[in-house]
This record gives sequence, structure tokens and C-alpha cells, in this order.
Amino acid sequence: MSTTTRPTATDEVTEQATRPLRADAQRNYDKLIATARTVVTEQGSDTSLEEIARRAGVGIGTLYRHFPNRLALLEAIYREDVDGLAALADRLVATESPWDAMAHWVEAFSAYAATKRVLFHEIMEVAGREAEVLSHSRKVIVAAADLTIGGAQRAGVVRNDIQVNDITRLVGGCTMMPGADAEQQRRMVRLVLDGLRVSP
Amino acid sequence: MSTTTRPTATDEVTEQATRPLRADAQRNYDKLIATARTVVTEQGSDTSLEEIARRAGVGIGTLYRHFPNRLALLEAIYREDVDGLAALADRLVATESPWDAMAHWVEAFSAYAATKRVLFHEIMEVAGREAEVLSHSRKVIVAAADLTIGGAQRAGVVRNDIQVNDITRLVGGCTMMPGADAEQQRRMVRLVLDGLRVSP
DNA sequence: TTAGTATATGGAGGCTCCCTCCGTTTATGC
DNA sequence: GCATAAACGGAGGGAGCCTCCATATACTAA
Repeated sequence: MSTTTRPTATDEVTEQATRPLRADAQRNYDKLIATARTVVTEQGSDTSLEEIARRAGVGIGTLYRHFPNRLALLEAIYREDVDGLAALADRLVATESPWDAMAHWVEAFSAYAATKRVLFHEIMEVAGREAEVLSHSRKVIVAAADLTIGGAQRAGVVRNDIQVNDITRLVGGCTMMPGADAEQQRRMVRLVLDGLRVSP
Repeated sequence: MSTTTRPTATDEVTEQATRPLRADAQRNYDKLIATARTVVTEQGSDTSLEEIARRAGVGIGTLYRHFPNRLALLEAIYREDVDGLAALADRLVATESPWDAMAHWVEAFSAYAATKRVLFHEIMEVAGREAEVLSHSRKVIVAAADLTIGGAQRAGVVRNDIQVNDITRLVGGCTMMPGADAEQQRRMVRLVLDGLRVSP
């Protein structure tokens, strides 16, 4: 969530490298995404772009310069969060024990799923199940889950008689369910984690 | 879908029987629901109430006189369809063999699920999973399914090693899935039906 | 440093949608 | 037929998405 730059549109046809954003533009881009994330998390899907622009201290025209429509903004948040989750997996695997890396990543994934339900729904509603951003996110999540959960399995600290896929479904399913509060979710995740541990 | 009257609001507190709608009002009420059903089926969720009113040959004010807001109209369609499905179950069971009654009802249910996905989604989005209309519909569908599918089981023409509930889930699940065309759905339903038959 | 220019800004306003209000019309009971 | 409660319908308020373009600002080359 720190220094996020707009994905530099490396145009695959014309090799003409697009020049970087002007400093103020990059600042506004970041502020917009950060604000939008906050507001959407607070208010759910029915948030007006006007309010996001206002709270980001930016004109509505500027918002539309960066994100050609509502969907583009939502997708940008979603994509950034998913990529953050992947980066977290790398970091955890590099610095913690296989079990801890797995447990911490599952917790982060659960928190992510809880807040991103709204985003996911709206994107699917508007762009369809096959939206590029959604299949990209599936791919990234699967890779990160394999790194952390699969890694813990390969290290012998997590049961082998269960698929990585099942676990992400389980955790995702629990927390995507509307109506469960944060505490309940944490309990459910802890329960799943306990069930995963290889008994010593 | 023929003679539907507005559910006469038998006010449970004051026993004061509400007088029936004036003839023109009843006519418009029916026309509005019928038109709305068509338009929503055609265009999905993003249909303006203005267009529904216009195509029903009625002013927007009239629409709002009958349905205080968008959700009320959607709920009315949904409720009517569900009740129609229940009535169909009664009729089929009374006039056809247990197997035919079951098969025809499952087909009707499948068609219903396919077109009502949109409605269901929007109602849940706005009114929440616990909306009265949704729990009512669950109850009604369960009863109708027990009458037809359960009846066929009790008559010995449908396998007994499967729950009624599983079948409605299966059929509903298949057809609620976006992206399947009508023909594919019919094939899936036929497949399920074949699987249900008690081998002679 | 400065001037010139590509880039970025922001808000007025168009369009559509949901919904309200209220003057006009119409069915119904006497 | 008349009186009147009931119903109609559409103008318009408010909000949301998005466009357009006059203005402002960050870079760059001299």
C-alpha cells in the first residue's frame, strides 16, 4: 500500500515507451485509489465517484482522467489488493517459518476476502465472470496460496490429505458470506488453521 | 399469469377490510407487473422504471402509486412467479402421473430459476438475504418440491436415495449459473431427470 | 533561469434515473 | 346525473455518471 505506481502501459504493439506520469498526476492517482479503497470499505458499493473525488481533494474531472469509468476505478483497487496479497506471500515465505508464513497469509487472505466481496460482486455484475481482472486475480491468488499453503505442506507442517484449493475456497467462502462480523471470521479462520496442523 | 389481483392487504391489526381496487387501478396493476416481467427478462436488472411505465402505457406516477419504490415492484414480480410455481405443482399433481408431474414441474422450475436470477440478486443486494419475500419464496418452493418430487418418490418412480432438497439445489444451481443458454439448460435438466428415474 | 509546451486539473453542465407532489381525470355509489 | 373518493400522469427535484474545455502547472530545452 506504500509506493504504488500506475501500471506503465507498455504498449505491446508500438514499442514506444510511455513516459512516466507527471509528479502531480502520480500523486493524485495514488490518493484516488487510497481514498476509494477507504470509502468503498466504509460504505459498500453505493459510493458516488463524486464523494471519492471530494474526499481525495481532487476534482471529478481528475478522477475521470485517471479512471475512464466507475468500473476502472474498482478494478484498479481490486488489482492492487490482489497484487499486495501476492507480495505479502513472497515476503512471509522469505522471512518466517513455513507454518507461520502460511498462517499469517491465510489470515490476511481472509481479511481481504471480507472487504473485497463488494468489489468482486460489482465487477462481476458489470464486466462478467470472465473479466480480465478477475481471471488475473484468480491466477495470482492460486500462486500465492501454493507458495504459502503448499509450502507448508511440503515442509510437512500441514496435512497432506487436503488440496490447497480446498483451503482457499473454505476460507474465502466463510468470509465472503455476508453477515459475519470480523470477530466471528477470525474464529473461523483459527478453527481452520487448527484443523490443518499436522499433529506432532 | 392470468387473473392476478393485488394481494388485498388484510390488515392484521384493524379488521377493517380494505375495499377492492377500482377497476382501472386493478387493470393498471396487472399491466405493470406483466410489462415489468417482460422488460426485466429482456434487459436484465438495469431497466428504468420510466421505461416499464411507458411500455405499460401508464404514467410514472401511477407506477409509483402501486409500487412505492423499485424494490417493491421487483418483489411483486418475484412473489407472483413463486406463487405461480406453487400453483403449478398443485395442478400437475392433480392431473398427471407422479413421474410426469415431477418432470414437468422440474422443467418449469428450471426455466423460472434461469430468468429469476437477476431479480433474486437485486432483491438480495438491496433488501438483504433475510428479506421477507425471499424466505417466503424458499418456503413455498420447498413445499412445492416436496409435493412433486417427494410425491414421485413416495409413488416409487423416483430414487429414494436422494433428498428432495438436493434436487432443487442441483437444478437451481445449474440454471442460476450465468452464461448457460436455454438449450444447454434443458439438456442439463433432462440429464438430471434421467438420473432420477427408478430403473425398471 | 526562463520561456514554451505537453500534460494535468477541476467543475459546470448534459443525460439518465429514482422518486415526490399535486392539479386533473375518472369510476363508483347514491 | 351528481358528488366524491380514488386513481392518474407528468413536471420537476435531487443524485449519480460522465464529458468538455478553459485554466493551471510540471517538465525541458536553450
